[in-house]
Amino acid sequence: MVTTQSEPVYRGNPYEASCPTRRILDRVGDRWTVLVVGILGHGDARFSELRRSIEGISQKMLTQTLRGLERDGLVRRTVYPEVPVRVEYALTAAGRTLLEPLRALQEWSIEHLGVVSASQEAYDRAH
Amino acid sequence: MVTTQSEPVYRGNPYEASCPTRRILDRVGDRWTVLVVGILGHGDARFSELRRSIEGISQKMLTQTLRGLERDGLVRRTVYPEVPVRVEYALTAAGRTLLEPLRALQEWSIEHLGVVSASQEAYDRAH
DNA sequence: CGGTATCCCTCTCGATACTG
DNA sequence: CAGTATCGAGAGGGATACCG
Repeated sequence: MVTTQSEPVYRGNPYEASCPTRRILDRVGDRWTVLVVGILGHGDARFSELRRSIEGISQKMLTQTLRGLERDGLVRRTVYPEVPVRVEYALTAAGRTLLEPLRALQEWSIEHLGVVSASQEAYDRAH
Repeated sequence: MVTTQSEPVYRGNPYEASCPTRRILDRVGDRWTVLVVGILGHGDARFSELRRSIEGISQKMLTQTLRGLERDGLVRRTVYPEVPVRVEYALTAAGRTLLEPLRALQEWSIEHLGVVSASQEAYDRAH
């Protein structure tokens, strides 16, 4: 937050359709993406490890999520041509920088779970 | 938020289906929710102001998003029975606390837009 | 103005089957 | 093991019409 002059940041209205925040959030906000990045933050993992770690994810969605993250340059996929084949997934340097803001959001969730749940119950009783 | 004893924080595996982070992210990760909260962070707004501010949102989705946020206790809805009726939306105290982690994510998006886009193009050329 | 109700279509996602 | 391919159900969300 020091940028005095000429910040190379996006200058448009942050709420218009083409806004980068929105494009990124479309990926980052994805429920599976957040979980995959979170797990890889604890260390590299194989495909099947990820699948076991994330309750309820289908093979299709895990593949799709990993491909998207790889395409964004946030995850690196390494194939070891053994028999049977072994594939390792790891966060790239850029991917690791995403951990902090994601962690902030997770902490917010945990801290506010109580009030949010209470509010929901109150709302549902009144409506 | 003083509870010294028996902190009501969630203790389970952050990646299981019932995890609060996941429940919150289902809401927060929603593309419209983030935008609405972001705008309300700049000040209270009427329904039609929000609608004009968010390019591409339909009336239905704006209503749905606002109702969800109201139910979560993050947004307060105030009806002024004038003619024609005026409705103001404002962040609650809890809603305002969400601004910071959201802002962190937005900054991340802006800072990494370049590398992500470049990575995508490289990936697409190679596949 | 600020909604609700309805229709309808798309597009995601899960389930299943098959492969290098 | 780590995928790809295909199909079908269903939720998400837009368009439209109407209301207090």
